Amino acid sequence: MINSKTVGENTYEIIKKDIIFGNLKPLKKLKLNELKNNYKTSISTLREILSRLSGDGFVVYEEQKGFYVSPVSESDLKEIANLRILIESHALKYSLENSNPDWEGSLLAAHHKLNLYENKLLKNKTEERSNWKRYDSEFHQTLVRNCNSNNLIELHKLIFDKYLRYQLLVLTFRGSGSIEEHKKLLDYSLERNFKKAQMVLEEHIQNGIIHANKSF
Amino acid sequence: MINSKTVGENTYEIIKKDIIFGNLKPLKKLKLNELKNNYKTSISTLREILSRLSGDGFVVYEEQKGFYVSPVSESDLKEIANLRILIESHALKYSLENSNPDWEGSLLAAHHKLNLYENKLLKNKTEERSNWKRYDSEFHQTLVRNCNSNNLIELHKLIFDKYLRYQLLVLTFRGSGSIEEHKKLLDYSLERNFKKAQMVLEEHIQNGIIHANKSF
DNA sequence: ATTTTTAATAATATATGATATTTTTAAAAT
DNA sequence: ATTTTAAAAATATCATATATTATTAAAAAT
Repeated sequence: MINSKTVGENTYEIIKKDIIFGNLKPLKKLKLNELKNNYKTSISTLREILSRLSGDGFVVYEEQKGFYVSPVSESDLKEIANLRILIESHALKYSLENSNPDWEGSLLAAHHKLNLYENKLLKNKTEERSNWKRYDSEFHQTLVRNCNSNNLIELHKLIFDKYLRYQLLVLTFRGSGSIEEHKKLLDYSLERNFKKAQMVLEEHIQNGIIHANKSF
Repeated sequence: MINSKTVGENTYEIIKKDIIFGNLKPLKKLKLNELKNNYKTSISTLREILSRLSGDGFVVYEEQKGFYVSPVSESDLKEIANLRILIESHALKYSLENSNPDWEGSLLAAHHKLNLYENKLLKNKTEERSNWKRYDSEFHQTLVRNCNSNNLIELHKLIFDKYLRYQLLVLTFRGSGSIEEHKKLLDYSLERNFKKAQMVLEEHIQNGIIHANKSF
């Protein structure tokens, strides 16, 4: 067991991670019996998990035919990126409007950790990639956390996770460009300059997908 | 059986509808055994359904404590309305950019049916309310359908359904105001005038929630 | 030899019963 | 009134069984 949660919750996390990290390849058929053996859980629990994952968009369900891992495509990546720009910008706007010392502090902290890691990554390309993504996620989630709308935060998480999957499947670390953008994002946010922060954010996400190695 | 689909699919639709229409009240505990009796399905199937619904946001799940109907609140309604404005406007923009005779035709058709019904409703207040919502949904879904992004369409549906729940729980038909807005929305859309169409849409949704009878 | 049909196999969908664990409720004690 | 304890209810999980539907493989037909 990963932690003290229920079997269902743990396995949900594991399978989700396996999809995001590409251990379960796009379009792979998710046969109940196979999963049952691999993840050591009962079929009923698995069906619950796959139902949840299909709600999240990581799994596709077809009646009488079962579940399979959601496909990936260039057009889907573009859609996701555009949605992320839309949602994250919107949330950022409100986060800045509600800006306060606590939040500014947490943003600084999140950026600090991300920055350290990105610099490490710049020097040593062999560094662990999943850690980078963790800090990147945390920074961007902090950016939106102050928007004062749970629905918006939830939505952002949903989209961000989908984007994350693409990052781990086909996107690569862009090096100093990304580092600079994150720094600007931090600075403009602390200045509460939405216009500029938004522009950087949009650029940041757009640049991210340009870097996709087109191996779909 | 409602139709030829699987038991799970049918019951999912029924329970979802029961939540949206308020037959299952906000915060109501959804005990498996109770549901099992009321909906005549097994607990395993029910757990799948509730897992899906919690992904959709209609049901809340807490570990070891089970499922209950999502709460409603004024602040939540406002969040949903704002999100709907954001998403629907964004999608509308692209729908207009991709405008073509086919889509224009379907929009006209959807508006026609909605308009007939709203006028009927204006004269006869006792008219069936769920039909009105059906036509309203169809019109707004048509509005976004041409945006050429499945992710966006899905997202809109998600938000719209949440909004729909509030419409049926606390919102009422506003009469001629709504009729006029829908007409303008149609006209500006056919003219491909995004700016104006967007303004009307935003107004339309804002006006909608002002009309909430504050009975949370 | 390719297509179609048929039969066999595998997989899904659903239900039920069993068990361990956790929550909730009710009663008793402080 | 609050805490403790005991009983009851509910959840979480699994295993097993059955009917139905899909898929695959083999046989038959063209």
